Amino acid sequence: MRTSSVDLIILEALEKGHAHLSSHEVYELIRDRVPAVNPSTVYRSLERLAHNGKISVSDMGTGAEVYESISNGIHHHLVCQNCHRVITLEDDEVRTFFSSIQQKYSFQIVTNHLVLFGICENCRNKDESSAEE
Amino acid sequence: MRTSSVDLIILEALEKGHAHLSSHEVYELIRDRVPAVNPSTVYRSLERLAHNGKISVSDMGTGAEVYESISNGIHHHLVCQNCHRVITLEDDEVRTFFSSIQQKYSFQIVTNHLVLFGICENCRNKDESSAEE
DNA sequence: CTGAATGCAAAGACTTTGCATCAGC
DNA sequence: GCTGATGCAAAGTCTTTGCATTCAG
Repeated sequence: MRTSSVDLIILEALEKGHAHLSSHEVYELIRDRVPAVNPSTVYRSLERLAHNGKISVSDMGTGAEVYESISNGIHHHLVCQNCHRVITLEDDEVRTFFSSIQQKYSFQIVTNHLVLFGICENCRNKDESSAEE
Repeated sequence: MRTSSVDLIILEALEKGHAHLSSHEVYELIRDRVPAVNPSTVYRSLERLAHNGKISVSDMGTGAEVYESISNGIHHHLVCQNCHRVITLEDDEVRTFFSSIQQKYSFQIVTNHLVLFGICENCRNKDESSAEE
């Protein structure tokens, strides 16, 4: 079968370690290899890849969905709402949590990229000095 | 001080148990009481309320952010990607998970509404019979 | 008066869709 | 030829912004 050339190029680009790419960033990234590619093709490709479980889709609070290859291993993120630092969470602890939910509610969790927002250690220390609001 | 009349009306509407309202739904809902209200006012109001921790904002996968009053108690949701059923998660178990993350990473989680996507029990049973894809 | 909230309209960002074309089987 | 992928352009949806006006203190 055909398996879409663009799909493969996108997947390859995402696997190269470029994490958390928005559709627009993917678009820009692969234009080196497929100059004539169209944004809508990128969207359609990303949708296919996500549907097939090849990539994860998540909202990092930037206004646009971001995509990431799953083949590099599943992990999750903490995002600092102040400095926008991104901390990677090991899947182990999340999986444990997910397992208990799955059992308790007989609900099979599909979410493969958890993003939690908050304040990182650095910023919390800063905030303590400058009381806000 | 003024505290924005629209803010209060929105908050009241959200507290009345109407959960998971999109900005548009909020807009429609309060038009009964403030006929001339403008969508942009609703956005600005919701932003204020969220910023002040009065309401939670989350992406339920519907394409638009949804808003919910926090005063009714914090809870979280499981959303079935198949039948779109929404299952409420007690905060206890989530809080335990969050606590361990907070300690391990010295990261203060602000996310006050967790949404996990997956397949509910009913749909999983159905899927077993009709092998998909 | 002053600062904040609101209305209005316009723009902006992100995404989807219809249709014609093209490639592979 | 048939099916699915792609390009192109257009529209759609959700949200933000600038500016003038209005309101409370």
